Amino acid sequence: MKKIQNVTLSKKNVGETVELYGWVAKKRNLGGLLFIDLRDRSGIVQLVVRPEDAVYEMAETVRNEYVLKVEGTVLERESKNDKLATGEIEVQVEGLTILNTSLELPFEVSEDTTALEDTRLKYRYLDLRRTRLQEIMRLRHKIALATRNFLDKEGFLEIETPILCKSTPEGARDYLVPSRVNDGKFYALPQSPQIFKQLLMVGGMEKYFQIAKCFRDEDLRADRQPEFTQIDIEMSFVEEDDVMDVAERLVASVFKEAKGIEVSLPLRRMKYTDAINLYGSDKPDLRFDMPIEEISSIFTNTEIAFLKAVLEENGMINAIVAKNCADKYSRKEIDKLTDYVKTYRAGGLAYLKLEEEMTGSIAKLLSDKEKSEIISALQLEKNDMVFIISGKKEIVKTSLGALRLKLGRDLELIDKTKYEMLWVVDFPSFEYSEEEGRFVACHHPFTSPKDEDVNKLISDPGNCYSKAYDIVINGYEAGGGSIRIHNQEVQNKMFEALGLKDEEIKEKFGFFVDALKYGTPPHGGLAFGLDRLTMLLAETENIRDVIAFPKTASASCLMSEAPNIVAEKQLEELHISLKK
RNA sequence: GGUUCCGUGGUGUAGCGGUUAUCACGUCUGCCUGUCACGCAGAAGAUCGCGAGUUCGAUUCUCGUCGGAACCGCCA
Repeated sequence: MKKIQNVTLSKKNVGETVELYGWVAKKRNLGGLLFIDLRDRSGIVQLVVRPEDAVYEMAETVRNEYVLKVEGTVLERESKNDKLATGEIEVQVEGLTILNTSLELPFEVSEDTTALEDTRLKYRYLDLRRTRLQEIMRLRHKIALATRNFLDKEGFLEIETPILCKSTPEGARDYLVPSRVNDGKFYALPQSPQIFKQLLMVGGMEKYFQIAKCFRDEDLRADRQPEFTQIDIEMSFVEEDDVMDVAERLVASVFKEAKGIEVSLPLRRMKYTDAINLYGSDKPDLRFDMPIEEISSIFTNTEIAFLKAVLEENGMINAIVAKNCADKYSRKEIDKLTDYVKTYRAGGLAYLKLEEEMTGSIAKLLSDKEKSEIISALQLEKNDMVFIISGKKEIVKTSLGALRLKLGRDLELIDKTKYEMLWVVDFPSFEYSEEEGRFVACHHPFTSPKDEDVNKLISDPGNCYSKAYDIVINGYEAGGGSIRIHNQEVQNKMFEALGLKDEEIKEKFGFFVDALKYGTPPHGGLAFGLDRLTMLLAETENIRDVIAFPKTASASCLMSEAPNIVAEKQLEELHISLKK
């Protein structure tokens, strides 16, 4: 007799004696005839116990989530259940051991449980017994396994990098770890293995990868956790195309191995500037189109005061068109959309409807010429709805981009069975930080500029673009990376452009900058968000669904109640005193 | 740091300035030999998150607080 996984049982096993282990998912006592659904990781099989069976009395006492060992004979069922993989058979129980009992549960361990997420998070170990989460954990495992297999075949080495690191104040906030043996000093948990993976290239490892835990002490979102996992990759002697080639073949391999989805390569590429202009996002969801249209020029001689003011202040007027939707939007709903775009700092939302005539918030103020220009520029047809936002470029693009996504969802324009992947390339090297009053690195200060922009780093930083690329799937940034600077002169120019003084460079990146002076090969890489890839393949928008023990939006764990207050003695040992 | 929403038996919900606090699932007891959302009958189970205020009276209104969710900022 051998231990058997439930779902491996089928009609071909009829007559065999088997040994099963699992949990009681459900008991149905028909008054004599007793059915128990036994669940293990593989699924459910029905046990049957009859009054004349020796184990009947014991079987009557089992409750939900009791842990059982069962010996029995596989029988063909009198009435089949096509909802179950094992629905053609059942197991007649001959030997029964209750391996453990269970308290009454805080919620039902079933797919249609009504328990809300916070309840499920508090008892995560119970939630993990549900098929949905078991499937996701299996999927996540498959993704990691496919990644390792693929990268191994491509000649990559998996190398671990430190978790206790030096704090680098650029970028996200670090999680800090006090050092007991170094009074007053702190380690930082890595935001990513960025510096170490580049040092591995300096160290001659040529092709590295790691499935690496990363930590960022920033505010959370539905797709962001304080600790998350990256598939981190770095390669020597490569240019952009080489990295993108390996990366997209990796994605294709993962989609194929983990879920049987064919991805056709090469992926399309879109310049950052185009992504922003057309979709108002550096991670456009291309499962539907609805591009943002620039219509400023139509309003050169406008009578509309607020639009005139926008244009005088170097702002722009952009629109998106919801085809054949004019009758779907009442005043009330447009007000809701207006509130929505205001959260993205848009000043307001103007709209036009092409009905018998053109109507809408600004229709009365438009000249006939302007109306006809709008119709031809936007190729409007009857019953089309136009949403218009005006103002500063950045705000117009992001708010219309957000509105586009909302309309796409609300109007069900998104084909959820589809995966739309693309590379967004040629990111700007710098962005101007109002807060700091200077240009800051868009990616990080070791990102290589485009060859043709090297000479503009100092004279015209706002027009420099970098060898950086993000892979975007269904509107999620699934991964991103860049070619790094390996040339000392270029690196110095970059620091100069960022306004970093020598002492600052030494203090912030000292050992790393030194290392780059000792024969650094040309190199580059990227990192995928393993959590986000899993979300995409699991078809969930909640990152907590794909992490075994996730944290809430306030970065705490409802189950273990981390973080917690620690004993005064612990703090003393760490040379820490807390502000009262 | 900001905005919005939520908190009622174990779970999920209804509700209201004065109720015996609604319903479903679950639990327990009894009956029931082919169920698989088993069925039938009955029972137990609630500090209405916590604190203060308004009020004759607060689960309900107000403020605070704690917890949860989404978004903006933030996330090189």
